[in-house]
Amino acid sequence: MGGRRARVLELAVLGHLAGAPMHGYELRKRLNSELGIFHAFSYGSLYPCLKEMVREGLVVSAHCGGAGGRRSRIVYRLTERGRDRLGDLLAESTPAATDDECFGVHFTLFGRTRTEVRLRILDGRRARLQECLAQVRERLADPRQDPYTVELHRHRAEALESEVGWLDDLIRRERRCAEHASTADATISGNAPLREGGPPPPGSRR
Amino acid sequence: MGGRRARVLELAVLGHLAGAPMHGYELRKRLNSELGIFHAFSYGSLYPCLKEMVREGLVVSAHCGGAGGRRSRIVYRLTERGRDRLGDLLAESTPAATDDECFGVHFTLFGRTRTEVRLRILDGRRARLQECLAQVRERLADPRQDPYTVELHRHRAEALESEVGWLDDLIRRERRCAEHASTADATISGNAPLREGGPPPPGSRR
DNA sequence: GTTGCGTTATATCAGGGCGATATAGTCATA
DNA sequence: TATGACTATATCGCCCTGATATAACGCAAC
Repeated sequence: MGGRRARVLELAVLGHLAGAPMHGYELRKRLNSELGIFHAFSYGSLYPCLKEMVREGLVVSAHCGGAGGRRSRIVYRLTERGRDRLGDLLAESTPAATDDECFGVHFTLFGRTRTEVRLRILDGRRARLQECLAQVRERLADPRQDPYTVELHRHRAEALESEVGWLDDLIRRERRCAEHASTADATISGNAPLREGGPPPPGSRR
Repeated sequence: MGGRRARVLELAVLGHLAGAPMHGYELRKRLNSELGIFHAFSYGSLYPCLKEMVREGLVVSAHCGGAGGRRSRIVYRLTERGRDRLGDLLAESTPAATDDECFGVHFTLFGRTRTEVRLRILDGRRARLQECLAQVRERLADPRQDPYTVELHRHRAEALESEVGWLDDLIRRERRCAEHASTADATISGNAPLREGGPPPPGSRR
């Protein structure tokens, strides 16, 4: 449980349970749906993680004998301590949020964070990608590589550039929102740069 | 060693040693440089893999006492059996080549394959991505998701579309090359759709 | 009505990869 | 001659994945 990855799973679980109590199977489904595409957390890590979290007092479990014919489940609910931990993890969250998976988890929880935290994570991710990009470009410059490898790197560079651009847009929006909130009184809906329900703003890339 | 991932590492090692004999450290550097960006095979899997391959008779090791001041290394060289195995792995290579990592390894070895094999792998990869894309779009259509999650999926969809486009270009080139080779006598440089040294063709995406 | 199958739901385990660490020789530089 | 940086091999613990077991339920077929 002490691993780096486990922390991310813990964060994801806390984040989901903050919305509503849930049982393991449901939790896993949502996790897959949000993050996974192809590659999500497996039961082999989820169930042990939940048990550990019970042991730590972050969540409490309740056997829920199946009302209405369903089989019995174990429903997990966040404790006060768990809610505190979630707050802490969301507030720190600098060094962890660099790699793909961690970033994804943090990003899906942006709705629960403040602008300052979001900007920190977005900046960190951007720096990381730029680092990757520098490496790829360096390799592209190397003349003695076979053409397929070069083509692979060329495409990777494009993908990285595209994601950097995406991050730039997001960062710009977050900053604009931050300024807005500090200079003038925040309007009712003026606090979140991304709003519920509506289509993505037209200014976004492509 | 029997795992799926190990097979990929084996393939990568075979592919590199087919070019020239090498020691573990150098092998790892090249592996990182070609695939990794951030996230390559670790020594913890490479060295055991090499030992296993010696046991299987795919490679032979030779202690190379450091001439010219360098410390002694263990240089690995491909055997006939190893070369056969490489040929087999390159020829099969349908179901393995779908996920990111496997695809990367196979792609960097395209220079050693025939057009038919390349097309099979590219098509497989494309199908896989399209499957992902369908899932992402399905989730995008779901109205009760928070805006940040939607934004994440939107970007993922873009990235997937972009990669599909890239694959389409590659597939088109490979097909053109295949037709060319079958209808007319292949010219000296007409056999490979991607040529040594030159800049990427202008028609490529973006 | 019972057979079989797909889904929901929890649990566990073997196998293996990753990151860390140990060891040690070489080289620069200060 | 110490210090750090790089080359080079090796091993180990942690934990994650994928597979499998178990079981209860719904539903369709026949």
